[in-house]
Amino acid sequence: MSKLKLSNTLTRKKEEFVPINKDHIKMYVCGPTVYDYPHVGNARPLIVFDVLFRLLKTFFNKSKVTYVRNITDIDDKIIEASNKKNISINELTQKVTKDFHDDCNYLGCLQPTNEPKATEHIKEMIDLVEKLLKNNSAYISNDHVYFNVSSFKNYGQLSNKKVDDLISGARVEVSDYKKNPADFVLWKPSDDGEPSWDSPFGKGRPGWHLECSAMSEKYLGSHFDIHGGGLDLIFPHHENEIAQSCCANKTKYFSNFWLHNGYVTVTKQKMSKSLGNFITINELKEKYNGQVIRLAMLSTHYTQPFDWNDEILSSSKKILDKWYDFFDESNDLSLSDLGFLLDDLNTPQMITNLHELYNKAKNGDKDAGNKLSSSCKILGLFNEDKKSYEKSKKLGKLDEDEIEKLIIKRNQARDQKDFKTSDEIREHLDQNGVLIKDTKGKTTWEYK
RNA sequence: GGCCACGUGGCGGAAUGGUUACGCAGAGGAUUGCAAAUCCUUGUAUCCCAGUUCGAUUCUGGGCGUGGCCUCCA
Repeated sequence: MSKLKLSNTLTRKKEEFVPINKDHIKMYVCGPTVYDYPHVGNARPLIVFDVLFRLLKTFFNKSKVTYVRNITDIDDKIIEASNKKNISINELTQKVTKDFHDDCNYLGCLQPTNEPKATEHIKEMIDLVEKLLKNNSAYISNDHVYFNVSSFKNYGQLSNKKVDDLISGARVEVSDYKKNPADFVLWKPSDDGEPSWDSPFGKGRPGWHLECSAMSEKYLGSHFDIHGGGLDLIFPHHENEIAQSCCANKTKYFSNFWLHNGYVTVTKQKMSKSLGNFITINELKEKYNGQVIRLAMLSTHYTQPFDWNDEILSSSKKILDKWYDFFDESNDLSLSDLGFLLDDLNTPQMITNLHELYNKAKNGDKDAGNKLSSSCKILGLFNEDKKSYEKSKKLGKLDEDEIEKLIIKRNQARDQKDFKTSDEIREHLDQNGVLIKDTKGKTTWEYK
């Protein structure tokens, strides 16, 4: 059997993926902080790790893969946003969580096995802090609990940083309460009106990195196979997760593989909230089927930057339109369709292969057609049938009766050689997103 | 300042020590009342300079350029 290889940030190498237990593969991916509409940059890890999830399920076995993706519903940003928008935190997080789920759905992502919320795991976080305090990896100072970075000798391994460099860089938050500037908060007191929970270290709320350590342990145990997320989470978030988990459990290993997707960029610059150069996933729904976004993103290798532009989208749309001629309901994923995905999710090459299959299928090769369809499915494409796909393109354009009427009118004009009228009608339809095709004496149409 | 990634045609994009895939766009043709769709044909690229080699886009070194992380970020 072929091997699965993945790029591991921890070793900075492409390595063969060997699960800890081949009967139970465990993957954790950092989910959203629900304070605002997800943007296109957020879509990338959703799509990338969704493909990995599908791949693992096919390569190993459907039932043997557990995929956990958290929802961060308590965080300073959430408090800020709720104040700014003047709505309660609950209202905000519920609304954004719903938006997020709609977006996942739109992008054709499978549901993770578990989707734990931070606020529902405060007890686990408190337990974790207590363990860290007991192990001398944490200390209390001025009502805060800090993680003691010097207690973890591997600190910096993932991000390839030296603690000394961090300090001399002086870009860490300086605080008199910290023993070491690189130490970070595990628990902090809340001001009046801010959400808080009782704990042995006082009323307050968890620090940023704690939840992922607590929730991954609860659902996957202290040692699991894959941890994923965006490139920007490597430091400090993932570095701190490793430190917390390894020190709390006195373990050597946390996640064996660390996978990080590249950024979505806009004119080569990282798409981000702070730069303001972002597009929300939601605003794409008017214009594109979610599969178009998916195909576009998968046309670049997941470790590379993906530069967002209209050309890729329109190109992806055309490709998908063509491929959909070979949509087949009955196809299921199979090992033989994995192909280039096994080589570190080489989706661009996989897509090239699909172009070849398409060309063969078009010339009457039925096997190629079936294979095209099943291969699309493992990429998470073809998640709706042809009819539904075509319908999704309508998006507020002319309705069918009206189109049929205009076509009849046009053909009457053509019969009378009144080409001026017929061309006007065609033009009118075209401007309203309807494409006319006169093939074999018959007129057909489709939404553009 | 420390660390990291990347540089292939108009765009996207793999791959490879030996004529640079493939898709989109473009051009020409067939077809069409005109189009569309389809079919056929087709132009265009490995950042620069050294080194290794019979041969480098690929390996090594240097340079230039772009972007990122080091603070919240997917």
